[in-house]
Amino acid sequence: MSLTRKHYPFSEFEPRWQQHWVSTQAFRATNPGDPDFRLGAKKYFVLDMFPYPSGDGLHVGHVEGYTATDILARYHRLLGDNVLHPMGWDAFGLPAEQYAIKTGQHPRITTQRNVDNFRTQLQSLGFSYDWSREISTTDPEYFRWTQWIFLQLYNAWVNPATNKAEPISSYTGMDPDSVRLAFVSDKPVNWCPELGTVLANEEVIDGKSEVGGFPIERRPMRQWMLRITAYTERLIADLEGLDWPESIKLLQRNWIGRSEGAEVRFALDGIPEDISVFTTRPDTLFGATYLVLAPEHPLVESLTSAPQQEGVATYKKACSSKSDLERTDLAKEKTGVFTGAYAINPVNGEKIPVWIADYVLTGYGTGAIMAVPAHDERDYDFAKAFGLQVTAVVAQRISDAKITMEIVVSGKPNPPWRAHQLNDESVWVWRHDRCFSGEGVAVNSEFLDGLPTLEAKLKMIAWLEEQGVGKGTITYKLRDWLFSRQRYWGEPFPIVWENGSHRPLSHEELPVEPPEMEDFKPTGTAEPPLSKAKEWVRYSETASRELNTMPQWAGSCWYYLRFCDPKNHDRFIGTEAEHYWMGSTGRPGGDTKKTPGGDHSHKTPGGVDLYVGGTEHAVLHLLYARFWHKVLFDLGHLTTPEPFQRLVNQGMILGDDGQKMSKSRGNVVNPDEVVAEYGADSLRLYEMFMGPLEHGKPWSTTGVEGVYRFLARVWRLAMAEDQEGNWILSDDLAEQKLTTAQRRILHATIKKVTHDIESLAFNTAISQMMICTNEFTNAKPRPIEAMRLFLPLLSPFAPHLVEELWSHLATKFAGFEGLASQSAWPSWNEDYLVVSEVSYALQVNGKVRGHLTVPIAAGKESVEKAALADASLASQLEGKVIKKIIVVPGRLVNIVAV
RNA sequence: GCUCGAAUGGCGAAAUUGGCAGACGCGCCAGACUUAGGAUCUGGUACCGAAAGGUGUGUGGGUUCAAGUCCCUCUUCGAGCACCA
Repeated sequence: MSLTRKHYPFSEFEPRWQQHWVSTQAFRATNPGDPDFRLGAKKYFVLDMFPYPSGDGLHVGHVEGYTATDILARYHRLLGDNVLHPMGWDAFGLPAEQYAIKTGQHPRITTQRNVDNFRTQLQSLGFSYDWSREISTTDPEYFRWTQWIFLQLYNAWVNPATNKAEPISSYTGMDPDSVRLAFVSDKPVNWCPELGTVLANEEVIDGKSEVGGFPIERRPMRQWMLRITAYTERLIADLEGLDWPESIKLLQRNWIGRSEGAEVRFALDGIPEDISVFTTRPDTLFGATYLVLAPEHPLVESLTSAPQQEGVATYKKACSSKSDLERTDLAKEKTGVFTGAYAINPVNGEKIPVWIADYVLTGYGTGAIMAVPAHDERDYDFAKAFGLQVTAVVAQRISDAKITMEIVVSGKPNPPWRAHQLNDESVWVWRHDRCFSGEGVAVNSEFLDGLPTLEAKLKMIAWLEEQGVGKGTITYKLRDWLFSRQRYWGEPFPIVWENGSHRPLSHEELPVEPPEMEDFKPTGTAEPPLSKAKEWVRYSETASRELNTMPQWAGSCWYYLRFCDPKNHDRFIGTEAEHYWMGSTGRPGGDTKKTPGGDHSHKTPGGVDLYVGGTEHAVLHLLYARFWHKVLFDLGHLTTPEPFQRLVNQGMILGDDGQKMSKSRGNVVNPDEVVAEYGADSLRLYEMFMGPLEHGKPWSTTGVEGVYRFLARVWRLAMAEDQEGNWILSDDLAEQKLTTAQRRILHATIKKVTHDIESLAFNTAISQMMICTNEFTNAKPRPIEAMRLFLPLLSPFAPHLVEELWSHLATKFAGFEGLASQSAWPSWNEDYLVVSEVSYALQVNGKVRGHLTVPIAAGKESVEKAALADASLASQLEGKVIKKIIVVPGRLVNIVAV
């Protein structure tokens, strides 16, 4: 605690109001059916990404997003809306478990302690959460429903006929296990020996674990998967209607990685098998001069010729021992080996060699490619390295500047350049020893010759389908979601195994709680720690429990739904609550970001009205949650297809050195210390004043002092010190008519703050409130009406200060009844914004040469006349001929003279 | 390498839809009140110049009466993806 005297007694009243708000449940949201539910009030669901309660406590980055949503929540309450603004804990997960292993304490204990600490910190910032709805993913009453949703996935499949999830009972095929949305797979997975668990593709970055940065191996293990790939098209298509940043939509589209192309079947020479390849450039099939299979491709064994056996085996072994990291980052040099086999190019019957190489990935497409070195950089590099044939089949436009240079003066291409002229006289060129991966026109391709790339693709696909050797297809980068982890601190699966097959538990058996265990360390093998709980594992004489647990993402996939109805014992969310909070019945357009054209009339998909969080969840949490939501929607449990209507990413707060905050740099700002020194209101206000919410911005301690001084100035508008140094209501306040200027600035402030809050431009809203405050600083007497209009505007930003002033003002003046947090948002009157005079900038040839003040009602002609007569322009216009005069009403006059 | 995003005073940033660049805050300078100021209040503060005036929104060009804003070029920084056929 600093020794300097506080500018206003925040440390006295901030905790007092926090306590008051909590104890009176001032921010409780009511559900339909509650006795005090207000019919006709609009709903507003504003959500934070709930935190993982780490031992480090709250970070200033949390405070930024949470303040933004709190402002919106408080603003909408003042508008009279029924506001759902909840908070909870994403408390399962690796860090808690690892900490527990290190300290020997049960993760439940440490998690509880961290949660309590987080809650205290959040309350010390005055966030207006409805604490009666607090949830934790580790609460059995919560994960009962996480497990229930897993069973929904397990018991559902996507019917290709309807493209919707349906109960598995509608599946009429032989093997329901092959279509379930939750299924078991033995495919190679990302195993992290250090963490002792498998990880999802999304959790692996550059061949290392996202958590901890440990190396990842690929090894086949029996794992639970969720069939998110069944939703790829809808996950892409439904992004369209969402009010999300374009960059996040793009990130999701890229992650899903849809690519259109064709599958082409190549017969093998002398072997009764064939190889399917995927290509996005079927138009280049005539230029396919060899095939490449991934080393793990199932056909590799059977097609390798005797003399190549040894080389192939050696190469395969070398690849399998490489980590993902080595295979990608370090492997700039292409490697591979010839199998001895030849394939037949279906389009021209040519015999082309079949190679294996690790630049072809086993998990994408068919795990095999047709190599077109003339039109693909990677194939070109490979062909160069191994002396394979390059045949150009796409020509580029000669007029592309770079090639024109090389190609000559004479107008005719120099060999090795060749040229092709189309009917429209355009000239197209190619050569066989270069790589050109762009689009152009087909050459050396018989029936495709002369066609632009796009048309050539379509014609080739048609040809392939006609000949029965291929078809148009779409491939995705998105893989099914690896959903099991070999950990203790997570939701157990509601599954038992009997005679080698799995079966779901009934709903009545939920929740399946993790066993009490002393020793929950990883086993050091692929065997999950739950295997050590012998009693728990044994479900019956013949059945045993699934030993894996769910990943941390499970709980956060649906928590926003539980907030709507957190105490419901019969359903994961009550029907009525879901209709109300997740429906599209919110404030129509009132809170949508300004869109070009200003069209707010489009029907919204509904869901959470505003969701604020960091970009780091752009493809993980946000994609998973959308997927679960769609499944539940298909199965009739929800009424909207998307969970989050409007999403905003807050930017990162950097240290005062402009670097990312980190303990090692020593530039971490602790919110508790800022609160102790300057108060919660100052911290909130400063983080909003730093700059646009979406931008990253560096911390500045003197900046905090700036807003702190501003709040102190507001305080002194109403309060003064008496002889003893106690704060009392200022004598300068009086029931007194506002001057025209005061009234104008107040109403302008109401207008600007209202608009700025709705477009999340908090920094400029605060600027305007500072301007307004400065106007009143020296006004004596100060009209009390100013406080009535101004304080509600400030209250979402600095709620403690306003609440305190409000209560002091109520002792002497009318209009300050009840809590400021429960008062009403003021409205502005456009009539009061009108000014009687307006200042024009006078320009000569676009340069400002003077100013002119005229009555607002002055017409164009009279402004023009006054401008020409203005003395300040005389010297500029002297000896010049006036060509043109432009008058922009209310702004400027530009005289064009030569 | 590819895809996005950004670039404005000493600093964080403003700037409706092409119409007076730098609002607001920090810092700095000066003044007032004070025993005192790291409190508060007032004024000043883009740059060059004594002034008149000139120059300024990463670079170079273009459109326009008028460009931070629109078009093209390049540079730098940040983020994401990264052999995805």
